[in-house]
Amino acid sequence: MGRHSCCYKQKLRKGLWSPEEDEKLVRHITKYGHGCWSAVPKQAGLQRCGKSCRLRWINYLRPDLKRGTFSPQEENLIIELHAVLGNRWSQIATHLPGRTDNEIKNLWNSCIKKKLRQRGIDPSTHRPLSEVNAEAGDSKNDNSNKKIETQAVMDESHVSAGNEFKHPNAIPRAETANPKFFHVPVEDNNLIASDSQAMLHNGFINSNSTTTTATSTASAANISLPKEFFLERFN
DNA sequence: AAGATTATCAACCGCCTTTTC
DNA sequence: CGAAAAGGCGGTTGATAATCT
Repeated sequence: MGRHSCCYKQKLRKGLWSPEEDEKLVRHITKYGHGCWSAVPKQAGLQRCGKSCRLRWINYLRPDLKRGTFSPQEENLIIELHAVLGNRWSQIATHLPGRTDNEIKNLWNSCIKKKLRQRGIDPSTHRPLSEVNAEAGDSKNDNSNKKIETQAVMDESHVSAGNEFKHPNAIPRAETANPKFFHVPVEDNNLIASDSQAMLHNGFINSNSTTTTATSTASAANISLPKEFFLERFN
């Protein structure tokens, strides 16, 4: 249907929100809740469309927002989640309390992508750039785009409706003794203290394997996560 | 100091899905 | 059951700030 119908009806304000508009929206929602978003602007006395109000509330005015810079732990979690979920920002955001999908998306596009490339990792596939480039070169040489197409298809179906896990990073490594676990690379030994502990506590980290914990001193480590961890949390 | 370039992030756009009538 | 409305999402844009030359 394209553009929201409410935008046609009258000349509505666009662009940055003024403090007065914010105040009106906050006051209205704290008092009455948002209910039907398309009705909010009228009820709150705003010259905005409902979608705009919803976005402003979710991304900026909600009281439970954390704001501020992302911690290295949060960044690592985003990288791990992106490896599994791809660009499903809203799903990623559900695992970072107080963060919005928009915020995470912005961080990814402006910062994390760059960092991953600097580390030699392709941000879209989470594989070493050398491998990705080599494949691109191969496909150029044989004048065929089959590999790229295959990769694109895999990227499109990170999490399928079925039970199979299709993201390339989620495919268990051939050498993995226990195919029940997926390996997730952790950069710079910044493993997420709270998350890894929670995962350990919940049985998601295989503590008998070569898995690291937050206290590990290894310079690089892998944590092994069971398929159930992803399926339960990301479906 | 000033102009150019780059980085950041709030907000919009358009599409798809779900809900309502 | 189909159409319209509403909700939700990801991609993209544009304004502003920060940094570089």
